Amino acid sequence: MTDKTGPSEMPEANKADAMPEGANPLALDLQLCFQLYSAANRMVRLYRPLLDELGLTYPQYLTMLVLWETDGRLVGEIGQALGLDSGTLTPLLKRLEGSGLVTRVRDAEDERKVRVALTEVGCALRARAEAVPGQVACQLPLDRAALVGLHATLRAFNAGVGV
Amino acid sequence: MTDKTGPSEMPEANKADAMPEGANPLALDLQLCFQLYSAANRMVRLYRPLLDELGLTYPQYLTMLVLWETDGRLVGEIGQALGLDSGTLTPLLKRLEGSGLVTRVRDAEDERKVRVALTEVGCALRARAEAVPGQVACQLPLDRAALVGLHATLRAFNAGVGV
DNA sequence: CGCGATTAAATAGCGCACAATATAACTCTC
DNA sequence: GAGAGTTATATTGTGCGCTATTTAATCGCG
Repeated sequence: MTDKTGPSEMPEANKADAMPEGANPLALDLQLCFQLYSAANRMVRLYRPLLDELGLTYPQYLTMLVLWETDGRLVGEIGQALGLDSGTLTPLLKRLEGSGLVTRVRDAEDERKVRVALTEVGCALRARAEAVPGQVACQLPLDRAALVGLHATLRAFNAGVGV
Repeated sequence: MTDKTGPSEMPEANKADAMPEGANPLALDLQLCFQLYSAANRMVRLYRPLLDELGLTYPQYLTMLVLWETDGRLVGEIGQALGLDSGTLTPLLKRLEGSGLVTRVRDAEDERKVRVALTEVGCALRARAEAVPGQVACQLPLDRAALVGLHATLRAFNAGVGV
């Protein structure tokens, strides 16, 4: 069950390198970008049923993680943490506000800024959310060492890639 | 330049394990799901300027990879390759048709099926697309070994995760 | 003080991604 | 060969994620 996909079971080698005669450098399975795309989609699908019970979408959940970590952040600070801009966050935050999980108030000092704060309900939701990562983790097909390695590699990728 | 982000520079350990006193198990940076989400978003941003020149979006590019590999596939077959359903693919394929890159024709044998085939233009676009992966690869902040490892790990993840 | 430049957030519009549903074509059974 | 069930694609509606633009507040400089 660990290997059932590929047309090419050759050791992976892509990226401007010696490519066996007749091999396809554009083959879908060889593209890191596709594996990443597919993995991200699958991860969302794993979370969905659990987050449905909390009344959150996946990006809303990530936004709540940011606020549970440090409450009362500006829209721009949340955007920086998540790598999203106001065009994505503003409507998302309005939906969280509509769900009664956060409040959005203009900063008195600088009225350009909007500060987002958890409500009682939003704060309390955290207790239920704490069970989620564990429930996902036990469904992942990788062993602990692979997960730790994957996490570290992605973190380095995210830290190093331009913007 | 390889490590500039994290509040926690401890060796990563999450997932129902010994957590140091006072540490936050929901901390954003510790979540594999977030690193994956963020990496996938960043990868799209790396591809965007290159794909803009080809007149393709990222999912359209992946769809073209499928067709360049095997032309004349059914909608369902493309969906299976990419992990997408008809609700996503139908409008995407219509846009590719609108761009003159593919044709969509009902199968004469079984009129429920729609076969997607490359046009001359769509076929020719492949030559220009071949330069893309290399141009992305040289912008990635990981060395070759890390990229190969990441690719293999994600592939195992995608093969093993339930649906 | 006044006025251009910068900054923060909001808005508008496009294109995924998905769930739920609908439509139409095929198959199977009697 | 008629109706029930199945299959393949399309449609609808919600919520991102992005670009480009807009609005409004603040800053800087003469």
